[in-house]
Amino acid sequence: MAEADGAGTPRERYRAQVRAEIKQHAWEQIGTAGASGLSLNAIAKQMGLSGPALYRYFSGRDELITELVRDAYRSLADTLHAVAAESGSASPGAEPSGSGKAAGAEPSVSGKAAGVEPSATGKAAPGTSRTADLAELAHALRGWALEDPNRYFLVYGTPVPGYHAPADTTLIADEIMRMLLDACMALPPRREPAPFAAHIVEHRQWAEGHPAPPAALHKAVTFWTRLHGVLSLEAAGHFSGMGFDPARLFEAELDDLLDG
Amino acid sequence: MAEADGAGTPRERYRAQVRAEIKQHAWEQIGTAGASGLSLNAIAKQMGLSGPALYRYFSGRDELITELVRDAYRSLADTLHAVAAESGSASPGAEPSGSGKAAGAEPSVSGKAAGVEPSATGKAAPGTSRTADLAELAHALRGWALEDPNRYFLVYGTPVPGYHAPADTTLIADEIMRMLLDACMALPPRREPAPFAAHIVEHRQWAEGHPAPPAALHKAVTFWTRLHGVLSLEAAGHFSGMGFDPARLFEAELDDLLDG
DNA sequence: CGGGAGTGTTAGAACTTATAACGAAGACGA
DNA sequence: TCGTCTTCGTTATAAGTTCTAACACTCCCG
Repeated sequence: MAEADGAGTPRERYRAQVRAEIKQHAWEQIGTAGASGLSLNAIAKQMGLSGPALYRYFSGRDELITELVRDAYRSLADTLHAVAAESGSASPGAEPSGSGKAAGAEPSVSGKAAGVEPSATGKAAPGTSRTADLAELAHALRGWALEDPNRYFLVYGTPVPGYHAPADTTLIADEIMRMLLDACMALPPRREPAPFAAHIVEHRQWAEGHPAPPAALHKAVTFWTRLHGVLSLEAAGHFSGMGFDPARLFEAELDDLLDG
Repeated sequence: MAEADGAGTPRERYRAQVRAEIKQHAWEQIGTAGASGLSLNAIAKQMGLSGPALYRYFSGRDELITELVRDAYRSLADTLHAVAAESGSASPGAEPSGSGKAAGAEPSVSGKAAGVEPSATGKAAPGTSRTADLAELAHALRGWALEDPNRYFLVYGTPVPGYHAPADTTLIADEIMRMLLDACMALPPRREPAPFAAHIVEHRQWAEGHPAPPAALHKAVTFWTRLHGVLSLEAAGHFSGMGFDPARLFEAELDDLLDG
């Protein structure tokens, strides 16, 4: 991506546009067949050009997938930033790294059909940084996950064989955790502190330099793992024959998280 | 599988043995490259026979994977049954379906290196059916999951594109849930009942005919989703750079489950 | 001891990713 | 305006994959 569509030589503009179109088709294909069913050849055929042409734009299947993973991460972070921007109180945590020109990241949870190109150059948080309600964050997460389960799995699902996340994506992951931490700090502390909080406060490479207290650290991790537990099983269809409504289970877990 | 290795004509014995060897190699391959990296050709080459020979034993890649999924499920259920057999109080729930000859299912959590052929004919619970401690079940689950993450992902991970679980595996899944329910009934009820319990008690297609009260139903599902949340993220390596010890997080979640 | 089921072989079709070599067409400096 | 030169898309090719088809061998079983 780099230059989205604005500037650059006409060559670069064309190149960026074709890359975007390739990713567009890749997403459609992933949406129906999953990440493992992604075929460069099929994409090329759909675009009316033949096979090896795609290698002018992506060095191979791996780079394309890496890019898709990056975009997915970015999309999730932006979605969460968006709900943070229009709710909650003023930001307590450190400001979210880079500022950037922040192309907009429209509030709606669309952001996918509208072209998979969330925020252009990087980590920028849209608008003024605020800390979102944990509940709103949770619902945004759920919406994002179920909007395209395969995209969710691309980020949090079974890791692809030889693939290692580029440092880039781990930065975005940190960004997401930071948002969670912000939201968790707004929560009133309840119950006696668990022994895990004592452990995690000494092992917080993640949350580097974040002012969250032990309880918030614990809460953030728990928030992540519990909601992921429900969402991943639901998205994978493991609840299908069981009868109950996954949304209610999600809500129950969220409630327990909020005042448990 | 069907006939493990005991009886049958010599032809059938040979056939079963070759099938087992194929699956053996398949597991090794899956262990290193994941399920998507499974290659029939490579297996054939490893076994010294050439390509299409494997199609005498499996109608295709899908059937092989289906079989592996089934074995993985079976292995998990047996592992859990094993801990249920040597701990806990007497069985409260309905007896676990079939009785069968129950080849043994040794207590150790090996069961994988020792040949991926857990229980021969089916759903049989080994020994006398008892209800396990929830904590022991949890630890057995964790041990099983981390012993071979890819096997865990085969069962609970990103679903493979066109694959639909045969009714067979959902039976085993039910069996596992039944074990969980048994264990949850042994738990003393705490806290006021969540609204979700009211919902789930009216939607219990799973747990058909199980005498578990609403709180136990809720607890069982929560047990599943929360531990899966931690385990799947850990197995996928999402905690790697973060610093804290996943085992402690798992323990913390388990503690919260036990008296939360 | 034959007939037939079962097993393994090679050949081949239809895919895939990926590289190499070639032609055409656009951009850019002189 | 005219080369030059980068970039693009093409075909051809190599090395994989799953999977079918046809043929041959072997061993079991009546």
